[in-house]
Amino acid sequence: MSKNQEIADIFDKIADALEFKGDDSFRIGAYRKAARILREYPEDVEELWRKGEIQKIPGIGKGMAEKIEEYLKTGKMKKYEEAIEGIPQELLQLLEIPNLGPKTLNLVYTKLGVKNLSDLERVIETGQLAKLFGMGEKKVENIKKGIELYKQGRERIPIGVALPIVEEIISQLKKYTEKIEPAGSLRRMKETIGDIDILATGKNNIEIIDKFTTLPIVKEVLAKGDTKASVIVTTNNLQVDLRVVEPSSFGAALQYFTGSKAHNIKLRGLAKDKGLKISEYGVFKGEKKIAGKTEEEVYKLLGLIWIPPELREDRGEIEAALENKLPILVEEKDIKGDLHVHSKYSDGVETIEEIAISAKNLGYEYIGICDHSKTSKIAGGLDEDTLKRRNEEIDRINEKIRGIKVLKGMEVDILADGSLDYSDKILEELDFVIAAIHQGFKKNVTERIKRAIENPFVDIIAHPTGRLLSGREGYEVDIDEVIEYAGKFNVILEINCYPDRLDLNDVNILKAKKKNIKFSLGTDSHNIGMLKYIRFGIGIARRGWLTKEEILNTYKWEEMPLRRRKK
DNA sequence: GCCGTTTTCGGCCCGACTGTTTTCAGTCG
Repeated sequence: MSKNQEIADIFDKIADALEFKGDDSFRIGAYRKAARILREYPEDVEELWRKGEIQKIPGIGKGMAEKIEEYLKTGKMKKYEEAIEGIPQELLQLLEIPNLGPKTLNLVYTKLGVKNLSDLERVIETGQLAKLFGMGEKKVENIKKGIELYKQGRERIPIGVALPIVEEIISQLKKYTEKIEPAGSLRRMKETIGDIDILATGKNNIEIIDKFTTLPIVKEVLAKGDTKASVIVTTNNLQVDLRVVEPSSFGAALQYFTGSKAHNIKLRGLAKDKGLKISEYGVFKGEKKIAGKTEEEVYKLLGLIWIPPELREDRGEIEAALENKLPILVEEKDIKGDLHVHSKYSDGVETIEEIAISAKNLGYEYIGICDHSKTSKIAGGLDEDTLKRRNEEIDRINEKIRGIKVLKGMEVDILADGSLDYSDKILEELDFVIAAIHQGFKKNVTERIKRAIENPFVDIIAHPTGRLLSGREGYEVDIDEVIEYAGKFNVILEINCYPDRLDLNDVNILKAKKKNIKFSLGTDSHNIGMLKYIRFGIGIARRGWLTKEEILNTYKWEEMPLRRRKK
């Protein structure tokens, strides 16, 4: 775990403890904010400390800087020890239970001596909890439901899983609404989604909300009012929130429910400085509403140009918008081809010709076929003879089909000693080479990738961290070192678009961007239906502030800045 | 605890929903 992550976790725990103790809410907020920023910060906090620049990080002032320094020097933080002192070890975890907040947790601890989950369940069963001041039958019932949800576990799910659920819900509600759109982290194209936010407007609010809460997919209704309802759906116990607003507020509401929370807090602060007030209903000057129909007018009143949703994470986008220095982000229409697709030759489903036709139908100019190399036997890796035959077939297809160029790529294994799975002579004959770790995830991965980067015929490093959102941690790799080295050798890093990978992720993209690295988008498709995953890669690229100039796939094939051409 | 060409002190986003209250507190996003 990186030091940024470690310290962020400690700050979050301090915030939990302070919240439990009823400390000043702004101090708590300061710790949470610092934790979030640290977690996403593209520079290593230890390095910044050595340069005496910790306070350069926004949200880190004198106090936090001292605490970070103390931790880096001693491995301990006195403030943390003090904050958790006297609090039973398992207690603060219970803050994750929905409907059970810090106030109630403190109450059950001080009045009933609850120290962990089983204590809590016991005082619910015995009826002791319901007798406490301010509690009642329904509150207890809600906490009980919260415990159920907590036990089932509600992990964030990959955007690839969330999107079809949202589309399903929207298609069923569409006929009752005038406008209906996803908001929240889904609209910001975050790699994982915690809950789904949907925004709608229409003639009959009550009807829309009634239809929503009675959809077949709904397992439980958490809350239901005139403008808002929350439900749990059967898939993944996902929470879905629907808001219904007037058309004159749609833009303000879309802005508000798209978030992120940190982005909105900063925006509202900005409004306050100008004597304005923003809410989901609009921008207000005193009592008078002066904007709200569109997002553009909301941002404009604050002196900002419209900020793309993917940037709204309070990572400097508001400051950039104030100076009109937002990057022009890559868009779907800029993409001229997919650079990582498997064919039937290895473990893909379709023939190269079928893939080529699909790619042409998508409007692509080229398609990069990258089958597995010989060591990946399970994935049908190609020996040298088969590779030769495949390349000849690609030549024939390029003769036969006009309007699409099939590129001879390969996803070549990086072996245990850092060498590649084919000789340089074979690699040289290919149009481009993606090098990938597919075995030995814990064996010297950083060094092996660096050896691969040194090979002049390696153009791209595939899924550089190896993580899978559904579970696998990724290789034991020092990604900062890989980024540094790739920059030195002009090697491109892949943004693997497969929704369970999305690797590099946004934070690593930001790091690599700082080192002037270029990126390639590859869906890693194993069937043609997966070619559409390019949208997820574009989303992550946009979250990493990338412009089209920084992405290989926006260049014509002849003009692609590949390293082998710079020789 | 952070932050500042209106401030080094006094601010710090704003509202919905629920339940328990009798005007509001807690939780959530």
